Amino acid sequence: MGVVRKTKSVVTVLNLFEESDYSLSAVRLVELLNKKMNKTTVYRIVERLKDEGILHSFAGKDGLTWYAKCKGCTSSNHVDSHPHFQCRECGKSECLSIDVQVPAISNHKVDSAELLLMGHCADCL
Amino acid sequence: MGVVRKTKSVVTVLNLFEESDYSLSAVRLVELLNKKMNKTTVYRIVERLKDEGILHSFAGKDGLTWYAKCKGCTSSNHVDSHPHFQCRECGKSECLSIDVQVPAISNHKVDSAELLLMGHCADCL
DNA sequence: AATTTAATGCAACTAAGTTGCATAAGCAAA
DNA sequence: TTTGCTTATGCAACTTAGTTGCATTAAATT
Repeated sequence: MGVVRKTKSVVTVLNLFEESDYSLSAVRLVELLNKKMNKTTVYRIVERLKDEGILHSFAGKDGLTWYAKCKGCTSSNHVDSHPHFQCRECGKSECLSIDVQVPAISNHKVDSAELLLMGHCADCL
Repeated sequence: MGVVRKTKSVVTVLNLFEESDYSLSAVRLVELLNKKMNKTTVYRIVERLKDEGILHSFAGKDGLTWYAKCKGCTSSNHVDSHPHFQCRECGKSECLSIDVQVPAISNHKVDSAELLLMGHCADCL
């Protein structure tokens, strides 16, 4: 597990997440950054930032991978109950700061939960 | 929206879901049925059964689409709070019969929720 | 049995994400 | 500030999930 270097590309990606309140899909990131860096680079950066606990990812309803800033996560200690909201209309996804209590299941070890809410966002109502 | 015919292929797919307690990913279905029918057919059947309210689908952590039998769903009335469990070890996914209360969010219209629990299943513990 | 309409197979395609490898750029120590 | 090591990037080619168009086949209905 390598050290993350603060390259121009890494800074560019981080800035995008600073600017945005929303989560971003890998596809959207590639689209936004296609003038500035290679698609492979985008995928690799975002995976690296995930390993570092700076971003977290989740699968949207469409199966696409979405990334968002972690609030209060480090690489060693991950807060895993991340509720997300995705708009059926525009597809945009947001991080919610609601706490989700993870139900226990017999004979299973549950170590994280992903709650994805679907509906219509403020813009699309 | 056409009528669903009880073709040999449809019956075969339904039997698979009868036999299994677990959900099945589209990929796994294609794999299991590759001797009996075409990959395209699998995808189309499973979509049709979803429209009919016989199956429901959700995105696993890996982004793959999973299908499972609906309990108490019809095409007109869908019970949308479906918690699922996916094993990090073997990847298998199960339907849970726990009720999930969907949190409300201001300025948003939430119409369904997907709760995906991750961890280790009975077999992999 | 004839007819209609939905279902299937096939091949070609799209799109997300990955891999290997050569080159470039960070970073630390001298 | 240069040297040298290691990580990061670009590029092209690849893999894999899922889709589409179209000709053919098989349900269902009469």
